Amino acid sequence: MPDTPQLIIDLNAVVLAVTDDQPRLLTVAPEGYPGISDTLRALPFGPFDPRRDRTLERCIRETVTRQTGGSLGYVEQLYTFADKERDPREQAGLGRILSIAYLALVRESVLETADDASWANCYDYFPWEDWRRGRPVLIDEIESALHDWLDELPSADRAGQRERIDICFGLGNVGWDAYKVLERYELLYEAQLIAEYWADRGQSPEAAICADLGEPMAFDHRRILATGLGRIRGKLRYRPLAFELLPDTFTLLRLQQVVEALSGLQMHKQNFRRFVERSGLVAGTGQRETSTGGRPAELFRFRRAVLRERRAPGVATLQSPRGP
Amino acid sequence: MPDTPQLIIDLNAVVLAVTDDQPRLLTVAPEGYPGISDTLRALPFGPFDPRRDRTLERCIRETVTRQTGGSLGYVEQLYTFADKERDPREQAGLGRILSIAYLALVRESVLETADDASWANCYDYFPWEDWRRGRPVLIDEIESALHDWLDELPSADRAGQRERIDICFGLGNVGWDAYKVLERYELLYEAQLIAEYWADRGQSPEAAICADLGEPMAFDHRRILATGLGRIRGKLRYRPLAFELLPDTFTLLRLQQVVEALSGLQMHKQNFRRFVERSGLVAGTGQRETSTGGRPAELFRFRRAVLRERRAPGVATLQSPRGP
DNA sequence: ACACTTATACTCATGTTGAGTACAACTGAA
DNA sequence: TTCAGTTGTACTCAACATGAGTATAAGTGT
Repeated sequence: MPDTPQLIIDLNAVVLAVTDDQPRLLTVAPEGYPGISDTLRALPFGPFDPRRDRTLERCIRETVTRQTGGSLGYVEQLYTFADKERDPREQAGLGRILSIAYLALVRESVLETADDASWANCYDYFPWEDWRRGRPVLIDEIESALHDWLDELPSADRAGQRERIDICFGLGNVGWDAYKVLERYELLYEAQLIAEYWADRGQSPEAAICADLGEPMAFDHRRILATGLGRIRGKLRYRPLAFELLPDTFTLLRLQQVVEALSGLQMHKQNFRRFVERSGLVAGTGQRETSTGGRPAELFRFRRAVLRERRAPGVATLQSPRGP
Repeated sequence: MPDTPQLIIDLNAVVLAVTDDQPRLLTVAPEGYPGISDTLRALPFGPFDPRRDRTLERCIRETVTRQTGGSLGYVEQLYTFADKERDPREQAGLGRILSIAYLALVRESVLETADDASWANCYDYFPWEDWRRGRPVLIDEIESALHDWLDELPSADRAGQRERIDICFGLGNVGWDAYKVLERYELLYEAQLIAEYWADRGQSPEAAICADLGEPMAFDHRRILATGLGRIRGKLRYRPLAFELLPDTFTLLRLQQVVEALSGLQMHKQNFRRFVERSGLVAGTGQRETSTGGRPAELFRFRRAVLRERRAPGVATLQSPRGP
C-alpha cells in the first residue's frame, strides 16, 4: 500500500496584464481546500507531474490554459518556495509542498477567461504600492501602525527594526524604492498587520489593526505576488519587458501607462518620450491614433531587431579604455 | 515494497570567492556515478529531504559544510532546473531529478576545504568570459567555429542565428555584455562546441572542433555555473555584493579587484574610486596598508548603515514631480 | 471662434561618466 | 642618497544623461 505522497511539487504563476492604466492579475477560485475561505482568490496553480511534464515552463503554460482559458506570452521563473509550514495546505496533512512560481506577461488583447478565473487589480492586494498619484495617505497609517509594533519589541531590536521600516517605506531621509515590494510585505506580515498572518495561525485578524492593508489571498499567494511584482519592477529598469504587454502598435502614452502601472510611479511625459526614442527600441509607423481626445498620437512599433540593448549604467560601466 | 523514488530533489550551489585577483569556484569530486568521468569536477550538491530539512537555504548550507568543510556567507536562490534528460543521472535510471541551485559568496579569509573539495579558477570553465586584459583572442576562434556551424544550418535559420551570435559575443557593431554568460554557454552548447554536448549523448567530443572551450564539469553543472556567474555580474550593477567577498577592512584596489574578477572587465581606477566614495558605501579607517609595493593605501570599511542605496538609473528614474 | 485636451519639440541647469593629467608616498637598486 | 619604478589619490574637462520646465501643434466638442 503506497504512502500518501511525502512531497508535492506545485507550480503557480503571477500572470500580469495592463488594461487601460491598471495592472491586472489573473486569479482563480481555490476550491475544496479545508481551512481556505472560499471568498479568497488564488494564483493559477496546479501540480507538476514528473512522469508527464517534460519541462516546468510547459507545465505552467498548460496549467494556466486549463484553469483560465487564456494562454501565456512571456514567461520566466520567479522563485521556488519550500519553507516548512509556509503553505497552509501542509497543516491539512497534504504532505510537504514545494512551490515553483513563475511570472508571466499577457498582452491586453488576450484577456478572455473561463470558469472561475478573473482579472483583479494588482493594487487591491497592495494598496500602498501605487504612488502614481503621489504618496498614498495609507503610508502614514502604516507608519503609525508599525511604530506601535515597534514599541512592543524588546528594546535591543528597536533600532534595527526602525531602520528597516524607514528603508522599506521610504521614511526619514530615505527615498521610496519601488522594487522592494516583497520586503515591505514581509515587514507588514511580521508586524502582524497582514490578514494572512492571522489566518496562518488559525485566528481571525485583529480588525482594528489591519486597517485596510489590501485584500488577502489564499495560501501564501500574496507573498508570491509580492515577489513577482518586485521582480517585474526590477527588470523594467534594464529590460524592455513593457512591450510584452502591448499590442503590435501602440502610442507612446500607452507604453508609458504600462510602465507606470507596473512600477507604481508617475513619469514625466516629455522625458519618457525622449528616453524611449533615444533608446532605439521603437520605430514610428506613420499611422496615427485619433481617439486620444486631443491631438492624434503617432503609433509606434517595437523594434525587435535592436541589437544594442541599453547598457545598464552603474558600476559595470566604469570600464578602462582598452590597450596595453 | 516501496517504489524507487520517482523524483529526487537535488540542491547545489555555485560558491564563489575571490583570492588575489582571481574568481574562485568551490568544486567537489562526484563519486560513484555511472557514466560520469572521475576526472570531472562538480558543484557541491546533495539531496533535499522534505522530512528532515525545514528550509532550502538551511539544507544547502549544511550540504556545503558537510561536503567541503567550509561555511557559507551570503546565499541566494539561483534557479530551479527540471527539464527532462537535463541531468545525465536520469539516464542512469535514478528517476526524475529536480535541481534547485543556489549562489553563495564566501570571504577570502575562509577558504579552508576538506576531503575532495577544492577551489578552481572560474575562468578555467569559461575562458572567453575574462576580458580584463582586453578582448580574448579565443573570441576570434569562437567566431569562426560558430560561423562554420552557421553554414550547416538550414538557410531559413541563418539570419536569426547569426544575429544571436553577434549579440552574444559582441560582434559586428554590438558591444560585449558581461552578464550574458548563460546565453553564450547555451549558444556554444547548441553549436556542439561544448564537451558536455557530446557527453550528454554518450559520444566523445570532436576534438578538432572543441578547440579549448573550457574544462567540462560533471552533470549539467557548467550550465548552472554559467547561470550563477551571469547572476552575480548582473547584481553587481545595482547591489553592493562585493563586500560579501572581502574581509572587514580592505583597500580600494582590493575592492576593485573583486569587482573586476567577477565582472571580467577592467575598470578605470580613478573613476572607480570616485564612484565608490560618492556612493557612501565605504568609510575610511585612517589605517594604511603598507605592503602595496608603492604608496601605502588607506584601509576602508563597508558602511552597513547606508540607508540610501544608490537608486538604479534607467527607466525607473524618469519620475514626474509630485503635486496636483 | 473658443476653451480644452493631448502630442510633440525644444531649452536649460545639474549631475554622471569616460578619459585623462598631475602629484604624493612608498620601494628597491645604483 | 638619489632616482627610477610602483601604487595611491586629487583634480580637470568634455560629452552625455536626467529632471524640470516652456512653447507650440493638432485634434475635440460647444
